[in-house]
Amino acid sequence: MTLLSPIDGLVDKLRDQGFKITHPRYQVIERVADRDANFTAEELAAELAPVGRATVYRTIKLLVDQGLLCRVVLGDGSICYRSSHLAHHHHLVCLSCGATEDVHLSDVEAVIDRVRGATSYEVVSHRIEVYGFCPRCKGFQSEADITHLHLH
Amino acid sequence: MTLLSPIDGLVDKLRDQGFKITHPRYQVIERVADRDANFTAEELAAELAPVGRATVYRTIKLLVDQGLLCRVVLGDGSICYRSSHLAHHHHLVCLSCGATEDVHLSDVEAVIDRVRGATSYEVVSHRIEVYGFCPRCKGFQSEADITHLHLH
DNA sequence: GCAAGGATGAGACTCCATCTCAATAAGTTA
DNA sequence: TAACTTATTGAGATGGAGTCTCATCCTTGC
Ligand SMILES: [Mn+2]
Ligand SMILES: [Mn+2]
Ligand SMILES: [Zn+2]
Ligand SMILES: [Zn+2]
Repeated sequence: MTLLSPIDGLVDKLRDQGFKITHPRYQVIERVADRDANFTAEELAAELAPVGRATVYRTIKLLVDQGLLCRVVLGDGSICYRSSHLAHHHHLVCLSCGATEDVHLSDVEAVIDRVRGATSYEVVSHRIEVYGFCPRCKGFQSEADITHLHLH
Repeated sequence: MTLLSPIDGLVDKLRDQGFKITHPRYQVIERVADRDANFTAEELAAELAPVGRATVYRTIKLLVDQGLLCRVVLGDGSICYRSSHLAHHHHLVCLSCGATEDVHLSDVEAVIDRVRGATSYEVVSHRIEVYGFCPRCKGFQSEADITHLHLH
């Protein structure tokens, strides 16, 4: 009897959509599926060494589209990724070390709906990142770190 | 009697902080202060032609720090700038053309406060961009545009 | 098996941003 | 005004992230 890994579902879903499950692609999925820490595309490419950089970038994009990964915008604007739990959520990001937690911002939908009612734009999505200092970095921030924050 | 332009306040503030008001720097401020449309660093550098690119980038950073400009993250992750009205606000960004409106998200602070109470992070800031299609782009979006949105 | 078409990857390339460092200009002091 | 101190400038190099090309390879369905 085969043990059904959480990856299998995704693999089937991809095949259904006409994507081929190649070895390099599978390696990327494997490495990424169960991570709890953030990682950059470049880090992942380095880890997966013999797999081509282009393939890693292409696969990350694919996995973001498929909802397995989500992009995180760090305080300095740089990008990293983390495995997604699929339900809509947002990010709490450490300005110092980049450590990230998923947060559910209750009632955000209500806030967004109010925008929807007040604008002529057709609102389809939003991005929220909450920034701060994680327990480990708390107390080490300098004045400068904080006074340089104009994120909106 | 001298007419007090809105730029003068900033110039004084900068001088107070020990920054020198050089000609190139002043030119950047002038070009940027009253804009209503978004612009990229590269566009600004091109417009200000003889002013060095490095100087334009440095000055933009300075003005973001000083609160005269704010960074906008477009749907594709690229960056542009717009003059800021200083009060805390967020952005409503067109996924198609990048047109941006400032929006005040009422009650966001309450939502953020709830995060503050529920995490061990020290929350200091946040970034919110609401994405959609502006009146002019509405109706032109393809399925693809929308299904590729995993912004959180 | 085989064929068809998607996927790969080395390397070139683009874009954005920052760095270096010698030359220059702003502000200060006398 | 002249000298002085120091921040600023800018040409060009450099770095980093991501994309593109295209000949070759692999997966899948038949
Ligand atoms: Mn996430
Ligand atoms: Mn703004
Ligand atoms: Zn941290
Ligand atoms: Zn638009």
